[in-house]
Amino acid sequence: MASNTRERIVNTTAELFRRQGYVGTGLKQIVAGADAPFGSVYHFFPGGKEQLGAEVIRVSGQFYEDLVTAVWDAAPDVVTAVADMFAGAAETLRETDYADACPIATVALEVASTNDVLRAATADVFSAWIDAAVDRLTDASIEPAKAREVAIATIALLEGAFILSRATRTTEALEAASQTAVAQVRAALPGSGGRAAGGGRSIAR
Amino acid sequence: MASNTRERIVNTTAELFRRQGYVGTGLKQIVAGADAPFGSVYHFFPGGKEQLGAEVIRVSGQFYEDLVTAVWDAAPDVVTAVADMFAGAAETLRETDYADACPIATVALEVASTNDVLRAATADVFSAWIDAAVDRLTDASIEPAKAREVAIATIALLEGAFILSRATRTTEALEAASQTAVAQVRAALPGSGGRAAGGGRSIAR
DNA sequence: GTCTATAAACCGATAGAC
DNA sequence: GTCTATCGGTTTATAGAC
Repeated sequence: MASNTRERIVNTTAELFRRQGYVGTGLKQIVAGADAPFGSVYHFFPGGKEQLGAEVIRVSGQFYEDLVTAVWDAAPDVVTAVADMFAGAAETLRETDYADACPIATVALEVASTNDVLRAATADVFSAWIDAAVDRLTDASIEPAKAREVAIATIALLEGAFILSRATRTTEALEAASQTAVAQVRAALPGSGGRAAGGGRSIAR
Repeated sequence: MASNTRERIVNTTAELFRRQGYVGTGLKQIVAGADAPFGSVYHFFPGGKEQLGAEVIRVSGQFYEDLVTAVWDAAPDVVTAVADMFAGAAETLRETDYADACPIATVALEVASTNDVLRAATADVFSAWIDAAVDRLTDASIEPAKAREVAIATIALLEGAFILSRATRTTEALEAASQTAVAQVRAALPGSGGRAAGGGRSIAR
C-alpha cells in the first residue's frame, strides 16, 4: 500500500483552505495538522505550495461535486434537487459554526489576480460544476442554452449566499438564495409558461 | 488641511485588498504604494493592520454602496436598475482585467473564521447593502418581506458571479446572473402574477 | 521515504531620532 | 507628523542525515 502521508497532507490542506484560504495557510500548519514531517511536503510536491494548492483545489472540487450531485440525483425532480442542495448547505454551515462552506471560493478570489496556475485550477473546477448541473437540467428537458444560464446562476446564488451567510453568521442568505434558485429552475421547465412563483410542483426529471 | 497621508494609505490598502485580499497584502506593500513612511501606519492606526483593515472595509463598503445606488437611482425602474448594475459590473471587470470586483468579498471569506473584528465589519457592510436595496424595492411597491428576500438574492447573485467571472476570466457568469436577477425582481413586482420570464417591461418605481 | 536543521526572505510591530 | 533601523517571529524552501 502506498504512503498515506501524502493523502493526509492533501486532506489537511483542503480543510485549512476552506477556513483560512490559500495565503493564510502555512506549510508548517499543514504538516502539523497532518502529523507529517515537513520534508514530506517537498517530497510529494516538488513544486512546493503552489503544486500542493493546485492539487487540493482539484481534489476538493471533485469531492464537492460528487457530494452535491449525490444529493441532486437522490431528489425526485430538479426543483426539489436544488432546494435540497441549499438546505443541505445551510445545515452544514450551521453545524460547522459557519466554517465549512465552499472549498474553492476563498482561494479563487485570493488567487484570481495573483497566481494564474491556481486561478486556472479554480476555473476548471467551476467549469466542471457548471457542466454537471447543465447535464441534469437538460435531462429535465430544459433547453441547453437556458440550462447553462440557470446552472451558472444557481452556482452563483450558492456561492454568493455562502459569503453573506459566513459573514453574518446566519443562514438567511442561503434561504433567500434558495427561493430564487428554485423559482428560476421552475420557470425554466417546459410548460411552466415562465412562471417563477406559485405553488405548482413540477415532476419533471 | 489635515494630512492626506492617512487617506493615501486607506485608498492604497483598499485597492490592494480587492486584488490580493487581507492576508495577502503586506504593510510594507501598502506604504510603498501609498508613498508613505512605514511609521505612518502605526501613527494613524495604533491598532495596526487589523484597525486599518476594519476601516478600509467600512470605507470601501460605503464607497461601493454609493456607486451602486447612484447607478440604481439613475435607472427609470427597478428592473432596469438591476440590469444596469450587472452590466456596469461586467464592464468594470473587463476594463480592469478581471481585478476590480467586490472590495469586500475576498476579505469576508478570508476572515470569516479567523478574525471576528474584521468579520463583523464585513457583516455590517453587507447589512447596509441589503437595507439600501430593500428600500428601493419597497419603493417599487414590493412587500417588505419579499423585498428583503429579493435584495439578498440579488447581492448573492452579484457576488457569486464575481467569483465565477474572475476565475474564468469571462463575463458569462455576470450575464447569466443578471438574467436571473432581473427575472426575480420582475416576478416580485405587484401585478406580475409571479411571472419571471417574458417580455413585459414594468414601469414600477 | 522519513525527518531535522537551517537558510534566506518576509511579516507585523516597535523604538527612537528628527 | 515623518522617517529609519531593527526586533522577534514567521514564511517558503533547501540540504543532508538517517
